[in-house]
Amino acid sequence: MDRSSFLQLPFLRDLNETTAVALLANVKQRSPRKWTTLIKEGEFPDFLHIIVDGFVELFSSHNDKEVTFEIAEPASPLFLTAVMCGGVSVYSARTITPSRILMIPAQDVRDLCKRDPLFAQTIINRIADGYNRSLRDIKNIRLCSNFERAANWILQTGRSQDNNGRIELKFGKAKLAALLGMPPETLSRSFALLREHGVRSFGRTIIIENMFALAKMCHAKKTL
Amino acid sequence: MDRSSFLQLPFLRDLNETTAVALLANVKQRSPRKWTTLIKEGEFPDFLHIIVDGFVELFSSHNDKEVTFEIAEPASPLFLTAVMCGGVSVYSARTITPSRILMIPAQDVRDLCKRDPLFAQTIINRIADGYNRSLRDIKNIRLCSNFERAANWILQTGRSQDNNGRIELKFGKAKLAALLGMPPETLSRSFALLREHGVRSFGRTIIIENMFALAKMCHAKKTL
DNA sequence: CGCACGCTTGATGCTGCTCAATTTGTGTGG
DNA sequence: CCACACAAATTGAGCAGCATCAAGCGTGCG
Repeated sequence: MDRSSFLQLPFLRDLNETTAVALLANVKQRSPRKWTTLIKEGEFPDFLHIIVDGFVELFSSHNDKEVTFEIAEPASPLFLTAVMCGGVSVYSARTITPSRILMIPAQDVRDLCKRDPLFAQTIINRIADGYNRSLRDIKNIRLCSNFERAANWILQTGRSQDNNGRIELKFGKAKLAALLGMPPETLSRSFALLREHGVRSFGRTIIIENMFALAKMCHAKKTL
Repeated sequence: MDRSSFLQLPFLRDLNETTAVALLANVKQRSPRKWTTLIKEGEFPDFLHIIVDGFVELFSSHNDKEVTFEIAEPASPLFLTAVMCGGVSVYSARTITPSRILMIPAQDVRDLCKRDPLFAQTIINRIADGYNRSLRDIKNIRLCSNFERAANWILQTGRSQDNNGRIELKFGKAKLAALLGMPPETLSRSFALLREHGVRSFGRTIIIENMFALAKMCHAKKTL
């Protein structure tokens, strides 16, 4: 994969070309295999990472327990706030699939941000996105039952991946459970209940037989 | 209160003087009484608000239930991300004490951010702070019991307000409960249990008789 | 004096976590 | 291609935390 195709990545695509080229001046690339830890919470990231391919779990540990904040997808920048503030990462990151990742020296990002107000705005937008997402997560945790969170996730994912109500999981159900903040057993039970609402799952494929009914059920309960 | 004293506020203090003066060019001021709603979630804030005096609850509602994200203190900027991204506020805001608030036109903030890289950096730092705080909250919700969250809040607040282990609540216990994400009854029960660990409370005063013991207890359980 | 509000305490039921036992699925080597 | 081993997913039983409903106090204010 070469420079020109990097410029197609959403994060870089939004920048004007000279900015993007400047960012890529000292870019490195790595292709970590599954279960590679990219960084541990409390460490300083030397590079802004951008996922080209694969999925990366962002999580935090305490007393042998883990909390999963997010499963980052291709095109997501990682450690953006830590890089921009010159601080440590507040989460650990590990690949949960084989991945390909761009690495841009932290100093380059900071320098460019200082010189290019448009880039600064892009960065602000990205950080704000993450912030808003985490606030939405808090609201979800507080107001929705496990079952409702699972139902909503399936509904929303089924809508965005518009394969006609068919979802292909990119990772195991256990990771989905972690993302939704519950143990695998509980997610499994939720799936069992959802079967009565027209949701079947075969391995990593989930099929929503009646999207409209599911939407109505979610709304009747509590949709955010 | 006049201009020169505004410049002492932490948010403005970090800026160089010309920047701060520019920000204050079109500043307005209001002094809402208790229980005034400043904005409702989904609305566009026309002004960046900065609390001079008083406390403001940031919350979100759904189906007659509320989630409190934060109780903002004097010097906190409100709606910063919405203003910078030109989007809507994702939370509602209401005063929970009589307050005094500065209002800076949103467009002024955006313009200045574009012209002044240092100001842009300050904004990034602020948004990142909020982001990190919300991630810490998620971790707390997921890993700590209600009792533990209450104990940790008292410990940390007792340390920062270093009145020698004496805490003066600026609002009722019910709001503290909301901030910690539990009903008032549960907070009350937590206080009852904490009495056995040397924490007394009289009205809005909380006294930690043995800070060290409390810290040890928190650590034995799970401190974040 | 009495009403309202904030806080506490008690009793009850539900949600969801934990532990444990199967069952299903997957990949490997004979 | 089958047999086996291992991991992933499901199902069941029991229990703890916590929300909810409801009642009892104390304090302040009209």
